[in-house]
Amino acid sequence: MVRPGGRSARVQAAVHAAVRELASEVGRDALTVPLVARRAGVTPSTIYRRWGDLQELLSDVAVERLRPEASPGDHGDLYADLTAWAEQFLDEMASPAGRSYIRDALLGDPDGSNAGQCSAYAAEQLETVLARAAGRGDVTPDVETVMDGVVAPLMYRILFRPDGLDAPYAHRLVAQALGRTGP
Amino acid sequence: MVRPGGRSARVQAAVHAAVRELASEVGRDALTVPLVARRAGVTPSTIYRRWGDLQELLSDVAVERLRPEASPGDHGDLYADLTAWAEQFLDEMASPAGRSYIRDALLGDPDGSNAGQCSAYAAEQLETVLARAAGRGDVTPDVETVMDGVVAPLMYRILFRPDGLDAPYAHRLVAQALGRTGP
DNA sequence: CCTTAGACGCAATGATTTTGCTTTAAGCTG
DNA sequence: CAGCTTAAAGCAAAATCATTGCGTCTAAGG
Repeated sequence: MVRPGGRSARVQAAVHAAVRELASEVGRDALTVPLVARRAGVTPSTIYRRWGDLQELLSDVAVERLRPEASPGDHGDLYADLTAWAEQFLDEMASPAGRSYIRDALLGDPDGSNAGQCSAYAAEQLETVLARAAGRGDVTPDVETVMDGVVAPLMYRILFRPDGLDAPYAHRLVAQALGRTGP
Repeated sequence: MVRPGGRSARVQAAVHAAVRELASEVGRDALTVPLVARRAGVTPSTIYRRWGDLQELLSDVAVERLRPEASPGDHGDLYADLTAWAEQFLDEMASPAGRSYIRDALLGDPDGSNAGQCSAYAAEQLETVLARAAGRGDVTPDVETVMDGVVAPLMYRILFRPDGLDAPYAHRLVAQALGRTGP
């Protein structure tokens, strides 16, 4: 039985807000459950019962922050749309804050559902871009191709190789995924 | 000043061994610093001072376990070599134990050096395979191409999308990276 | 309105983490 | 090789955090 409204919802909102506030005030590494609880006006045991531990709570908050806020912009053609999207994706994800969210989302995620959600967000955005291109009559790759060719390499480098990540690299990936050899 | 030998080295070895033993006896989730310390014959404060916390310790141990044990096998041609390597990579990394090590390696890794090491292991193995192919006179893609085209998609799915990972998928990635459309 | 059960608060208990100080021994230096 | 210097380990107390039982509150359904 789930209780989406009322007090439970208020507690959840207060705790999430407390995490975000404290993360920017004292830094993510200084967060503790009792600290968050005090700020949220809640007892620690509430957080432990509901989220299990700090990591799962942070994972929850991280997934919310990784949710895209807007639909991908329309720049006239598929190549421009994808390039712009990849560039924004890179900016958001490769920033220190973005990396931190990604790590948190992966971390406190026993069943992999939060990580799956992150991937679904990207796939959803790509669907939009590709459907728009198809509506223009363009021939488009499918979502899987772009996930493998653009999203995966970007994310791999964000997680495993902090170096060599810049806009030109993202552009190359998009061009390759679209079957071009250059812009 | 670093002290690579003597007591420090013995402590490090004992602690690493204790982690591996206990992980297989009681499960990775039941590990605690005091537990590891007792098994290693060491005081908890030693571990806290040296590694910071349990996650950084587990990250250290995980990277060791992710180190390849043998050079990639020789199967006659580049396509066969890469296919076999990708298949083995997938087997090892996508297993529950492999996923757990990858997560641990990424997790307790403030400066990203452990994650970088994992990536370097894969790159090193690919170097071997590609150099061998070049020695045969074959035209070969460079390491970056294979990292982007094969390793990154596999790792992305391992971390973010537990489904749809099987040998045929790995084969397709290899074929695409080598510029073929089919085997 | 009344019932029911999930979620929260409180408080006690146990475990982990931190910290100051002491002791050990690795690695230099003469 | 003996002595010195200092990083690293041990020890123990104190602080903080995690867990759990029990009572209360309140959302959701009848």
